[in-house]
Amino acid sequence: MEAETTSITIHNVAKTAGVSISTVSRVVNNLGRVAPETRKKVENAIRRLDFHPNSRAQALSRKRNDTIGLIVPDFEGQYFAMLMEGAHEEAQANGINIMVLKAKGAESQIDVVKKVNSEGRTDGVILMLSELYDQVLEGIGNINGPLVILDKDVNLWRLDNILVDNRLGAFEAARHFIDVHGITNVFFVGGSEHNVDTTARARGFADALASIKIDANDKKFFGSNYSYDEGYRLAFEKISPLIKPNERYGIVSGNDDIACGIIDALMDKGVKVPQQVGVIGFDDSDIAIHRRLKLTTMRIPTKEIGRIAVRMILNRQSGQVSEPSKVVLKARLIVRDSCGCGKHDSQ
Amino acid sequence: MEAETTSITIHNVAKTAGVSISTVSRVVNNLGRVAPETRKKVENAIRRLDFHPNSRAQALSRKRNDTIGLIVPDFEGQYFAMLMEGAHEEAQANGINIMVLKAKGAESQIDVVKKVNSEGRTDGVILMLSELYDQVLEGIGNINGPLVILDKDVNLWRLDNILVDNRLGAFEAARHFIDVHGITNVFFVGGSEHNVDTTARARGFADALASIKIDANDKKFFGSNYSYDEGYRLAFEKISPLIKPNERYGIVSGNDDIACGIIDALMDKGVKVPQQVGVIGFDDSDIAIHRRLKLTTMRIPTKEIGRIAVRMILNRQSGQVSEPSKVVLKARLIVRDSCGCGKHDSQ
DNA sequence: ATATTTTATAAAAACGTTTTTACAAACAAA
DNA sequence: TTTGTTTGTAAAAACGTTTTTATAAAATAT
Repeated sequence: MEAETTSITIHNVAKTAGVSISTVSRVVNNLGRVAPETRKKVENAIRRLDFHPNSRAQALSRKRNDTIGLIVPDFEGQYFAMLMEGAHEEAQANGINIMVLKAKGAESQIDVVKKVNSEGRTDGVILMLSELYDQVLEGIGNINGPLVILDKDVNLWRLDNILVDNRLGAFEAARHFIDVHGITNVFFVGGSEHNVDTTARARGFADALASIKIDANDKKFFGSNYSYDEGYRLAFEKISPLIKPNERYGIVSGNDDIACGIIDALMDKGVKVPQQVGVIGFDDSDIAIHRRLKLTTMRIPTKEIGRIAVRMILNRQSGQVSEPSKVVLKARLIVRDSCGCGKHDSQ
Repeated sequence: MEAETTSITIHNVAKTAGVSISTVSRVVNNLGRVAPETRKKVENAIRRLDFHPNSRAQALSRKRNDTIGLIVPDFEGQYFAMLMEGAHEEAQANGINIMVLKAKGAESQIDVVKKVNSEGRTDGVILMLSELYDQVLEGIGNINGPLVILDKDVNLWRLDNILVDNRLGAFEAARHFIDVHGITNVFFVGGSEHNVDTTARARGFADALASIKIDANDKKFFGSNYSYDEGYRLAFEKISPLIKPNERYGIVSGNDDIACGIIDALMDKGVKVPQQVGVIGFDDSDIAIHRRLKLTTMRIPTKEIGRIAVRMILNRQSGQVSEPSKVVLKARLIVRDSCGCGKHDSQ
């Protein structure tokens, strides 16, 4: 009794059912007309033999993989998880798979996109772009397969593109302090000044102040990155000296990590948060609700981005849509406690 | 001037180089002997035409995809990200890809594993198992492709298996309070009593107490899940009444979320943490360092799990290893501040 | 010089599908 | 009856590789 290693193929089914392989194929794929009794014979054979079409042969013949490549710079933080969630949901609903790839630098991104595309390993690619995106887009050139660019505006390149309106998000965060809390002493604390997200958010912040005729120039602070420690440092060193006893303040943060650092630094300095100083984060990451003072924050619709990205690839693939499209999504204010809206009993 | 859509194949290369396709194949794959000048001709043609072997055709012919399936119940939390990190690292180093799949219930897991395997979409599968794992393993039966089971002990089933020694981890956490801090008033706060991780950790905790002749029965507390809020509730309602003014205590938590909830609840009750009550978490998730009081916690080597899982599949595939192996990894104590070891100046 | 072995390459078969083409049988129209 | 349509199915070609088999040329031995 030898181990049976060869899997059963369409030929076996055809033979068992007493028909040709093309008939089996037509039954499996619901193509063309098949006489009812023939269909039944084939279906019985399929069931009896437990036949599953070989996806590799299908891929070669159909010239597609039913697989989409998702290229991200890293797997850290919550962004990737949410993106994956959305992408997988839409993909699964359409019977296709997600291949996850990692590419960080410009060169690496170019390589991965080209490789995966030229080898036909995926039917389309979702690329989360790094900072140096002109360089990357130039390098990618005009690849033939569907390609969706996330998070960076690639206006000039006529590519499918999904963006978040960071400017508007920060604008609304600042306006929340102004409109709801009546606070006009607002600061912005971002990540690196070279980060496009930070600059867009800083712009929205400035726009909000401009809308009430206040100049934002001396109210923006930048760090070297998006970390808790950097937020702590900036608040400890730069912000806390500006806090006067009987004034109320609002701080718009570049992300939630920074916001948490800011809050802790101010508390350590004896400043009442959120009573005297309100803080609004950005991203609505996990940590926003894993603290005593729940973070008010701008939620990025990351899951939606993933979903739309897959949809775009599918549309492009089906040939229905021929023009590249750009989707701009809004961040949404999630009101919790750190802005001063909610409860803030103890300390 | 028509749009050139057909990609260039090995035939084009053969024709351009003036050789047969088999020669091109041998050059591409470094197989057999090829005369130096022939090789050069072929290599030139490849470069001139920018030829990339079609992975779909390769897959069909080689009967493999260079793709491993990673099946997880969800993409939440940090576990998935770290697993992905490790798996991708090892995969990339070996020129293979990761396809991410999601399957939550037992039925879904069975379906996905069987489907992906029978269709030949992956060369092997890494499965993060759900609670009902006997049912799943029974359903999967003896599939032919490589399969690695994560996190649950599948001793009876003779499958490749990677585990974390949760018992030992909790044992060491409890011993840290006993040995380093001289605290014997220790509690355990876990997730659901039906969760195998929780029960294993509770067992380790009890073993540690048994090692100093203390009965742990009235020192273990269980919640309905692994959440911050549940930790807060349990500490607020069950633990805090047990805290006597002049005694010191230690709490071993089922995970970091629970630990954070515990800390905040005790602080809200006016208990000094970590001065009077030390807390040790489990998992070393993001939130451990995104709080003022940095969490001491047992780090699960998740990245390592991902890496080893891929390696196991590769080994199995190459046929070198024929016997299923079980790898048990240790959790490691990451000492920070919440146990009482580090700094704890303010409040 | 002829026979034998080695080396380098070409030709053909295989991988398991889908898709196109061809062809009977059944039916309808003339 | 002949001719022309459908209709259902079979046969063959295609997808682009790898791998096996065959063969000519070169190198070595006799």
